[in-house]
Amino acid sequence: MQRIRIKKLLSEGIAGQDISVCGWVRTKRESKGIAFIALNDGSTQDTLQLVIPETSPAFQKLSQCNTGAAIRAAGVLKESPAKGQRFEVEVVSEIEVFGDADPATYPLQKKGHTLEFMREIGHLRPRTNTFGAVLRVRNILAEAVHEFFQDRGFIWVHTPIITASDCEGAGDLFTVTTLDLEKLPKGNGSVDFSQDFFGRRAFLTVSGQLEGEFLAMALGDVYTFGPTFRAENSNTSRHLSEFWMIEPEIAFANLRDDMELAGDFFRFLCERVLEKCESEIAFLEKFYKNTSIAELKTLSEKSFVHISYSDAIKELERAKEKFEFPVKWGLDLQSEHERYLTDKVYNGPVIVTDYPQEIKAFYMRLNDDGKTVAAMDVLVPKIGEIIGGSQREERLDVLTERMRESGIPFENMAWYLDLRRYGSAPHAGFGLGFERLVQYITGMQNIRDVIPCPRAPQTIKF
RNA sequence: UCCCGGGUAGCUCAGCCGGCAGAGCAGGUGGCUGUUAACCACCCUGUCGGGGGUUCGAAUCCCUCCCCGGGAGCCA
Repeated sequence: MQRIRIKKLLSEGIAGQDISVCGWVRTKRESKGIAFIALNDGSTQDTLQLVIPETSPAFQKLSQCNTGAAIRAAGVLKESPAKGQRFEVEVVSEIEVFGDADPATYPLQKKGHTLEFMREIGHLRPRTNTFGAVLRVRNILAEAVHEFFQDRGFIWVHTPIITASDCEGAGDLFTVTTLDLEKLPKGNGSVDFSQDFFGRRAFLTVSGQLEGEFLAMALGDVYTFGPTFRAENSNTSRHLSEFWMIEPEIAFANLRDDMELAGDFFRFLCERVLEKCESEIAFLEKFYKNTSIAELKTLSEKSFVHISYSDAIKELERAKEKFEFPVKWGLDLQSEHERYLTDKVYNGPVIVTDYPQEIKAFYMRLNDDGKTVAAMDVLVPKIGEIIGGSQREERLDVLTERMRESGIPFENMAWYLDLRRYGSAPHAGFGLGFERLVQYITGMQNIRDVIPCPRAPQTIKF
């Protein structure tokens, strides 16, 4: 008999049918003459209740069916006479035990475990309710990202993971090399990368944006969705050294269009999660209380509030709150300032736009005031920046001037300037940190808990 | 990288003004004809993070190193 996934069984099953299910035992409850097993196969948040009467040959196998054991069970699907589940399976024939799990040593027992403890057993934590929920939400979000852009005619482009451009200014880079680290070739005291694999120094990408721009200048609307690497020594609950980023780039568009896209995108993603992950969110709501179906519903319907940087500064100056860092036009917003805006003033996501040019990247389009640039940051409660974007500077003379001011070396940027030389057009885009999105939607407080194998300083075990 | 707070049983934690190492959960055994992180009874569990020092005596005080968490910076 073919195995059926529990998700399918619970939604499409018909009472009376013979079925075969495979999965891992979550809990076992034994009474005189009858036993119950809660079985999970990862396809859904819900467990399937197996009922094993004393008369079943399977009853003899119960001693091996401890929490964590992998089993197959065959029986009859029935409407459950008890509360807690609609269906259950009465196991009339044998249970096959693929692999048992010694309860004396198996770390996951039927009790609550802290997230900190689960981080130490990275290979087993996907078997918990919490990680099952988070990883299924992550999957639905990834699918929804493609659905959103594909439906709007965006082309998914694959920008390189290994790159030579080191001038984007977004944090420290990992070097990629095949040189013998024991005896590095030296020239003028420093390493001679001309002898390296690519003939020059290469890095892991920190952003696909610059490549995304030239693809948008040919294909119109594009997006990337891939891994990104930052070698910053960041030890926080919202930074990873390896994370996934989504970067749409849209041609013939300005900051307004960019903001609208970001808002539509975000709302769509919330909508899909509500539609497809209700039991996952309900579980996370019940156990962690940092997300809720009601909150996601609000997010899926509400437009982002937006405020200019200058107005945000005025708002902060008016605040009764005492800030540790100074509030002054020209200074960057600190975490405490962002949190004040999202948590206290607006109680939800906020887009801050038009920052002073000095505190933003060289490629952002200079506004007519000559002081600010067409930048936007989407800030959300608790996490802070989840999206960073801008309209790009498409005017050759303005761009070269800003590069000069920012000390960007021209030699490796010829191709980037070419885009402004030939058929230049207004364009804009943004970057969304995928794990921060998953974090926000699921309410997980630490970003290391929304990716199977977190990479961070001193952290690469699993 | 900086600032705080931690590290004691498999897990979560109490014990910390020095004096015999504790609880809850998990696990084991037995009981119970339908349980829902079942219930009841009994039982088991220790490199008190590592190293050094003070002391008659250190989980407890001091130094040092390691690890974890929270916050900050950098950013998505």
